[in-house]
Amino acid sequence: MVTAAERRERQRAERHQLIITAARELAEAEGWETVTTRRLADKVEYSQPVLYSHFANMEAIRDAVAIEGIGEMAELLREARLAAPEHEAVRAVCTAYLEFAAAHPAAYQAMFSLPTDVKWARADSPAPLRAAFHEIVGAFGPVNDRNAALAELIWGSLHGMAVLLRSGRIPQSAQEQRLDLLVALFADAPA
Amino acid sequence: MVTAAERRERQRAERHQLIITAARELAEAEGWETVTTRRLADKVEYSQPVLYSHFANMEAIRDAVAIEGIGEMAELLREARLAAPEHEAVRAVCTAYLEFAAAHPAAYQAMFSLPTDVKWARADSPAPLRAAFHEIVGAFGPVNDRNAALAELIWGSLHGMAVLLRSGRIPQSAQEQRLDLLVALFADAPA
DNA sequence: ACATGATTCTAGCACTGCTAGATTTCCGGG
DNA sequence: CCCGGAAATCTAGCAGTGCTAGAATCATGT
Repeated sequence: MVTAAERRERQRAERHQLIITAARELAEAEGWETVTTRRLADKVEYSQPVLYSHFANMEAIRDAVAIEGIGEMAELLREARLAAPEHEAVRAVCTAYLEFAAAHPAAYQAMFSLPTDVKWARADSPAPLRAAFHEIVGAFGPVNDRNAALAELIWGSLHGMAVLLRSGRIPQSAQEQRLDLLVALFADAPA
Repeated sequence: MVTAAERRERQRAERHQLIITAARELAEAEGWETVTTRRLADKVEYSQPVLYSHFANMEAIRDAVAIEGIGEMAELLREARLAAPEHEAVRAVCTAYLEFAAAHPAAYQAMFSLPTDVKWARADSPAPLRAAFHEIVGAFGPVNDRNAALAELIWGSLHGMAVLLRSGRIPQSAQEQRLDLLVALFADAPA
C-alpha cells in the first residue's frame, strides 16, 4: 500500500512549512541577522541537517519566506482594490502596500531588499510574483505598456518610501502628506 | 617638538582613508559579502586588530564608505543641477542620481540599503548627509515644507527604481520611459 | 643607550553555514 | 512477531566569520 509513503510525504510538507513559518517568526521578532541555522533548527526541534534536506541553503529559506509574503501581499492589494470605489483604487492599493511593509518588515525585507536569486518580471517568474505585479498594474485600469510603466514607477515610489521610512532616512512625520502628493500626481497623470 | 606626533597623526589619517578606500574597492569588485576583516586587513597590509583601532566594527567601516559616497553623490547632483537650464534641473538631477547608483552599486548599497546606524534627516545628522538632501530639495526651488515632501517623494521614487532595477525586479528595458514619466509627473505637480 | 609608552601582531574564542559519516527509526516480507 | 534493508535523523566536525586579550615590537624623549 502507498498510504505509508503518502503520510510521510504529507508530514514532510508540513515540516517544510514549519521551517518557513519559524524562520519568518524569528526574523520578525529579532531580525534576519539572528536567524541562524542553529537557532532555526532549535525552534523547529530538529537538527541542522534537516534544514538542508528541505532547502539548498539559508538563502533558499529566506526566498521561501519572500515568496510566501508576496502571495499574501498580492491578496491584500487585491482586496484593497476591490473594496474601494474605482476612483480611490490607487490610493487604497498604495495604502495597503505601505501597511504590509510596516506590519511585516522582515518579510518585506526578504521580498524586496535582501539579496536573492528569485527572478521577477520575467516570463518564467513564479506565479505568485506575477500575480502581485499584476495586482499593482491592475489598479490603473487596462493592462498595457503605459500602465505597466506607470505601475513600475509607482511601485518604485512605494518601495522607496517604505525602505527610507523604515530606516529613518526620511522622517515619518510628513508621510501622510507624501502619500497625498503621490496619489494626486499619479491620479492626474496625462494619458 | 610636536612634529613627530603630528606626523604620526597624519599617517594614521592616511591609513584610515586607506581602509575606507580598500573596503569600497573590494565591495565594488566582489560585493559586500566578500569584504571580511581578514581580506580587508590583507589588502591594506596590516593585521585585523588595526582595523579595530580605526573603527568600532565592520559596520562602522561600511558606514564610512556610505558617508563618503553620500558626499560624492551630493557633489554630482549639485553639478548636474547647475549645468542644466532651470526647467530641466529636475531631470538632470534624477539622471545623475540614477547614474551614480548604477556606477557605484556597492557604495550605493552601503548608503541606502544595508543596515546602518547612520541617522538621516535629523538636526544632528552629519553635514554631508544634510548637504545631499538639500541638493535634492534644491532642485525644486525654494526650500519649504511642500518642496521637502516633493523631494522626499521623488527621492523615494528614484531609490525604488534604483534598487528594483539593480535586482532585476523591474526590467531595464522600459527605464527611459519610466524616467520620462517621473519627470513629467513631478514637473506638472500642482503648487 | 635605554626605559617607557605607543603600536602592532599572534593566537585564540565563540560564532557562522554547511556536510560526512554514524546512528536510529521505520516498514514490508518471511 | 521479527528481522533486514532502507530511509530519516543526528553527532561531530570543517573552514570561515567578527572580534579581542595579551605578547612582542617599535619609536620616542632623556
